[in-house]
Amino acid sequence: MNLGSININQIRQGDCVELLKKLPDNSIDLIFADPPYNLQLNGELYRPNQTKVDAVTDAWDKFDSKEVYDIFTEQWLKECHRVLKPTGSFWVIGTYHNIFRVGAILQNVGFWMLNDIIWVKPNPMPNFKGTRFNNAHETLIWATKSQKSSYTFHYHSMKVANDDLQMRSDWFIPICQGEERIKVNGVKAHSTQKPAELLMRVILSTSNVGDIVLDPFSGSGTTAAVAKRLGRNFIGFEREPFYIQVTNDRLSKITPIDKPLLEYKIEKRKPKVPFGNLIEKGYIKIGEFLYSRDGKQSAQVQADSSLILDGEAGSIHKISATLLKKENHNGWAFWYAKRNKQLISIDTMRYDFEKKYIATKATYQTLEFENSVVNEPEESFLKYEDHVI
Amino acid sequence: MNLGSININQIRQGDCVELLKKLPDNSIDLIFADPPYNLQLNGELYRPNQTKVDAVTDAWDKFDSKEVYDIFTEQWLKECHRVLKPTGSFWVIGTYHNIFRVGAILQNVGFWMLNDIIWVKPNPMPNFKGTRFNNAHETLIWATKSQKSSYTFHYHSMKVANDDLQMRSDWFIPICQGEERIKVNGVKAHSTQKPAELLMRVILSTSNVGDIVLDPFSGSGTTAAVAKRLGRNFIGFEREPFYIQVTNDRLSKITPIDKPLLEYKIEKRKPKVPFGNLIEKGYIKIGEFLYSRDGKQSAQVQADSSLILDGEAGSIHKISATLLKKENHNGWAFWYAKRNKQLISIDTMRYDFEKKYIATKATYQTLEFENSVVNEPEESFLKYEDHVI
DNA sequence: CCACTGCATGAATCCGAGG
DNA sequence: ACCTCGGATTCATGCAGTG
Repeated sequence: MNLGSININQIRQGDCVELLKKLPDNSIDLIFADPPYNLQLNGELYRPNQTKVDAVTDAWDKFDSKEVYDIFTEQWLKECHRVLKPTGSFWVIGTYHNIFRVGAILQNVGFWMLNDIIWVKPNPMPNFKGTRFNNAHETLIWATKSQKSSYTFHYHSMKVANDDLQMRSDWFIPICQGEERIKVNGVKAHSTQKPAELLMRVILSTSNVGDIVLDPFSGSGTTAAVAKRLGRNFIGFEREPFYIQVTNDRLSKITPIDKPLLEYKIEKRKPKVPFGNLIEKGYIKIGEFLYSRDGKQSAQVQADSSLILDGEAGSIHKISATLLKKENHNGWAFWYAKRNKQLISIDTMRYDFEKKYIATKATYQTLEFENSVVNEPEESFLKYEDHVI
Repeated sequence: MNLGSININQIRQGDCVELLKKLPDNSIDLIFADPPYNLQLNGELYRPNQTKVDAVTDAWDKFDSKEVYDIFTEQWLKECHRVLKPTGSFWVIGTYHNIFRVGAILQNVGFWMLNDIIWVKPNPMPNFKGTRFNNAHETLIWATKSQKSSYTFHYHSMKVANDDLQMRSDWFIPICQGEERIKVNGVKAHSTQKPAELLMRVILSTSNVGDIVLDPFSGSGTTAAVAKRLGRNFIGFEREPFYIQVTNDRLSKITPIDKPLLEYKIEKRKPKVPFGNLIEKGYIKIGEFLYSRDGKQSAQVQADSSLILDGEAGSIHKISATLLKKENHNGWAFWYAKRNKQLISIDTMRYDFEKKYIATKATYQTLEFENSVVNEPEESFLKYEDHVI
């Protein structure tokens, strides 16, 4: 399997810009980039106008290192932007030394930022001289190809992972050390090996099984390793043969997790019960009136599941929007039915209905979730029994 | 008191770039800048309960394009750079919408970044639509005028404030709400009032009593208010007369904290006990031998506090450097004394000595919290009692 | 005075499938 | 690409009101 002349699920040796140029437009689902902070002038550099910079005689003389770094950054960011699918996600990580330049240039190149994420390190290296605040974090940027891009974001999975609270922009992840830290002959193989946990969260949140994940600065191969483990395809670019060898050793020991375990079950919830269904089942009675929360407005339920207000017929959404003088509105959040002299939200009623009569074994374990109906409706509609007009 | 045509301890109405130009070169000790973020909000946003989010729609946050924003940013940053003293500190705050551009430009203008600081909000506004990670932080940048600048940093005070651990680059501070949030006729006076706690930390860590603190985007006046409270002088620039009025009301209610309470006592610790002092007090005995960590090397203590090794006399530092074949070395980290057949670092012995017998009531005054209680020295020199050769 | 509930609100680049 | 329209979506905190 390959993209152009680049094989999939391999780490390719070479200069990242040159290799990026071999990839077709709009071919990559997810890019994770951990660019060097200190630029080494090994490759060739081009100015934004495509004139070549002589790295030795020109760049060092006429540009300061900041400008050379900007040119380099723009080159690889432009290529990443080109190869990213319109629905793809782009991630980059850095520290204050480079992330502001990278962030500004990626905006200039057309990327649209969705979040900056702070990787908070519980165990950073201290500031030994006591001259600054202990630099205890790194910054990631998550961006799409353009402002209008639609993108993959497994919101509910992230929320479940965070104990049912939405995942925040601050991620507490220890630095890579101990067992996880790859060593060759007792010395660490790579100076900036990223923790797998960080890549897990990036890849799980913004890509799907089978996607192609590219890391243009592959390094110790954490991106490839995690991608493989999570059932994604990967492409890595790396200049140093030694790091490629380290990565290949690493990859050889990884078995992908079984596909069924990788499914985003929590995201695939059934569509909720439509309004008409509540009428069919007798939860809502044809002819009864629904009320606004304050009870001051009402509309009558028709046999075709529409509401009638002042002679105008429409969906629960449409009529609520009319009353609120808005373009659109979610009727489920607007209408209440009168039960036992109390107003009960039709959304609550629907939730109750779902809970009782639809199989809700929508847990991690059950793969049969999709269509299984476990309980026949046996109870009568006791709670809403008096739904007579 | 004034700087050029700008009065000190006043908020001045007008455009910040024009007003900055009135300030002399190298005249400001600390700048805290909270520029417009250039949020680019589209429609209206509703919470799930259908209430409308009161967004930042102020005219001052609107820019025609990011190019216009960049030009504006470069203008005020250049002026800030000019007016900052060579020993001064520059701070700026922003979110992912603008901070990368600001950060890159401030580097271009010549500032030298020391840290980026993450203001982590325990209570941010959620992401209501479940479309992104909850943006739960803002970013501050701390920079000096140039790479070679010396600067004020109250490292020890920050450390004490952080329970004797180095202050980190992630600051957990709640957003400004409740009592602290200034309201006029029941509505918030300013859409982006910063918490005083944030400014306290900035001002306490990187300025001194009597310094001049400038906020070119004064807004609700938090910088001026905290500066006044902490015994600093302030200058504020603000375009909107309404905000100036709010600030003046605010300032009128603030009394500076008493000077003695503001002193950086923890920074002014006595110089550590010199080696000779340990000899005088009998901790180290004249004539005994000190040893390298592995015990393989040793030198003898002389009456004049020097060590003798192979006939050569020198300080603990000099002799350790000789042994390590280095130009300089910290002898405190090299030498061990034999006590109870164990080797004990002379630095540990010194630390113990300091802790017990030097009055260190110079604890950190946290301004808002109780003074920590200092225990009187009660134990005797039991631990090193047997320091006989 | 305390306990509890309900409600308001904060720098927000905040929908997406299907026609 | 544009338009329509169904319907999915929130956390911590402070304060007012009530019992």
